[in-house]
Amino acid sequence: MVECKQCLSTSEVVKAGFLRGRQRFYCKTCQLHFTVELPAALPQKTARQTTIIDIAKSLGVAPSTVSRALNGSTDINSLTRQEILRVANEMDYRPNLLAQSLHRGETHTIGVVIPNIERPFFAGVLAGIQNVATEAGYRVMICQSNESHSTETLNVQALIASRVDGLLISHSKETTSFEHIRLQLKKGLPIVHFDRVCSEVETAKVVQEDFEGSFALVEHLIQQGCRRIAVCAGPPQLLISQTRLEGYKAALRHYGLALDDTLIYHTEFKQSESLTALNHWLSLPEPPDGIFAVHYGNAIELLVELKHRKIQIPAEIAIVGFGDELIAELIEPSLTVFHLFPFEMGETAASLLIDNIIHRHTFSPITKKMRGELRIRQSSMRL
Amino acid sequence: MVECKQCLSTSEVVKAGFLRGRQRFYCKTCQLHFTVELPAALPQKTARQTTIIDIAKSLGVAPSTVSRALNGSTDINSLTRQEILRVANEMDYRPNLLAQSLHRGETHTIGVVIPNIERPFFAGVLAGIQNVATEAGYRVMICQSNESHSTETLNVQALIASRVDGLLISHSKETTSFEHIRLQLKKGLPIVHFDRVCSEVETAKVVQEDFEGSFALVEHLIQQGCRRIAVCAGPPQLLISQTRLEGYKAALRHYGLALDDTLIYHTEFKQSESLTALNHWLSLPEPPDGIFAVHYGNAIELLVELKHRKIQIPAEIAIVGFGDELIAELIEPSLTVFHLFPFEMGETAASLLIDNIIHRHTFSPITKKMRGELRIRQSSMRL
DNA sequence: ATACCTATCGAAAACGTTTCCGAAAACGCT
DNA sequence: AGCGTTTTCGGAAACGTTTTCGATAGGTAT
Repeated sequence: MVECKQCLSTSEVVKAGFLRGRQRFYCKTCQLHFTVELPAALPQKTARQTTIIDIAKSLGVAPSTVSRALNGSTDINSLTRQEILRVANEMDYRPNLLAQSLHRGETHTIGVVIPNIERPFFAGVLAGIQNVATEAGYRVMICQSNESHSTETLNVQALIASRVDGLLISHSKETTSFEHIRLQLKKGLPIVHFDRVCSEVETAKVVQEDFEGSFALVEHLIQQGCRRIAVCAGPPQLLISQTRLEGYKAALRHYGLALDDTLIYHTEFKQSESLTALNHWLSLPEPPDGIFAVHYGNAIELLVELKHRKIQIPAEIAIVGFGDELIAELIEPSLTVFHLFPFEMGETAASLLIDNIIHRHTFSPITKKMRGELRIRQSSMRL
Repeated sequence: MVECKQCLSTSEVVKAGFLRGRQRFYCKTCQLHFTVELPAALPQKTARQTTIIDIAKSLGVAPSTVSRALNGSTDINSLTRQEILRVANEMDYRPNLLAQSLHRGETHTIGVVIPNIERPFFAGVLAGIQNVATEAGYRVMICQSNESHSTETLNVQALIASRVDGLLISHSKETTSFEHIRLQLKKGLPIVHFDRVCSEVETAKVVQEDFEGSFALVEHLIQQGCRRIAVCAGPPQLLISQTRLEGYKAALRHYGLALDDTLIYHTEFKQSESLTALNHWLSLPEPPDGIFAVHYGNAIELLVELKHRKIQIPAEIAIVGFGDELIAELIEPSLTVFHLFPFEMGETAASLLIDNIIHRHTFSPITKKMRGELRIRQSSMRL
């Protein structure tokens, strides 16, 4: 009935169960188990990218020779190389970066985690990152945390799974635990924080002049005659929120103004929160005569609402904000801001990281501070 | 002097040149060439991510068993699996996606090529893409062409080298040849065009209501009493520019207005070009009483400049634009626009692509058109 | 010729997975 | 016991590179 694969006899072959749907046999003389193969489904060739092996076969040389030709090794005859390069070009050969990376143990890719790609600030940072990364031969993989801690952790894990050579991260506003960062740091992954940094982990960092900018804005309000300055602060758990609030307090202290807790309102970077803040402030026995919004979006929102309520800006209430976009200049009255340079921040962070990747051993976790710029516009010019 | 590696005799060994810096020998009896090995530099263990092999060794099982445990195969004892999962978790195992992808022949990554990540429209599209991609278990790799054709070609090649499973692309304004796309399409790579599409290649496409939107905007201007409507058109080589211009012309024709070539001005999406256009129009014997800006940025620029010159909007000149952002609503007068939905466009394009990837065989190159919305604001309300 | 040397190539291992195939042990039934 | 069956595991190949090592053919000096 059935031939043994070894001795080709049929007499000593017995059935021996099923294996993955196929009848299994046992030859008693050979003591050999075997199954009969299914009629092979035809190979179903789908179009592939051409490989080094394809080139090697088509020229009758070894794959190693092709590799040498493509990588500019000297261990190869120049005629052979020419021929190989010609064929490679002809077949539109593109090296498989997966195989290269797997072999080399490095991907030449950096991972970026940001809260939201749609915020112009982060889009600007991304552009800066891409700029220096591309220049240095690195690719960029971007993830959004959507301001969620768990998503941020998943993002980091996904980037680790892709074996990025380094990580650039700006934390979500929810993030108060940094174990996911510390874990990778311990494994030796180069990490650079930017903008929304933390003090709990020893990484290189790129920050804004959060303290100085807030101080300058509030100082400016005071110099314009404001005496009761409210602050629309950010999420209290974010370090940059805290630092900016510190700048606010320091300016008040420096100019001998009292600190009034009823003038401090914390938001979560959400829509229409600032309106609640405004209602609160206007209901006070002594309403503010100046508002400092830690987040640019809140400043615009407040400005629009003040206009809507026919409150004179800056005569009755002056307003200033942190961060800048085209709209701040075009809205009426135009908004006084502490201008940031997101593109440059991205560039700085990326070059720090790439430095960190290349000089893995001799690297110290420095902190760089980006320069900002006080841009005085109509919303605060009372004099 | 030197022992032969095989016969261990020294008498018949002679020098035989140098090989990569090392002295080479030849044993005449054995007919064997060999070199003496250098004192091996110590292994320099740098921290690595844990692999399946690490887990296998620490438990004394085969790598294949670990793989089965991690992938939920039934071919494994549940106690073994538990133990393996425990150790994997303990060692913070993350599968190496490079190795997985190399083996599977697919990366679960889609490549995106856009002109510029800082343009809010594209940032919105990206967010939409990321949204459905993440949902479907795909990663996203983003490249910017910076409006350059050669960079765009390099971008595509880089993504191909990374072996993305599919490609989403919105062309640079320079791109008039599509060989780089056709080449990959011929290799069987799923490709979806969005926004700045082309008609030269047979791919699935997602487009805006370029014709309908332009028609609606111009129709609206006409209904508001405008009779000489200028158009600030885009780069003439872009298909969407052409389509929008067609919409403009069609509306004029439909309402019996003459087409005047002096009222058509082509820009390249650059700063202050629109001012040149404005100067040109205002110097005409019969200046326009309405302006349609194909690109949103130009509309804002023109609006600001008109205000600056104390020209009444919309009384003297009404103005409308294509595309929308927060600023259009907040600027004074607020700008009438044909509102687009970039996020939804990104979602649509991504799900089309992923469909294309999964059902590679049964896929037809359909074109989807995103709905837009005419939003009438002050800049055009003359009645 | 002989001794030594260089230039150029191929074979094979390695990177970390998955999967195919089969072996061995355990199990269930007469 | 004896036979057929199932469960569970290990070995090895494969994905596409790069790199190490060594072999060979053909030099160039003596």
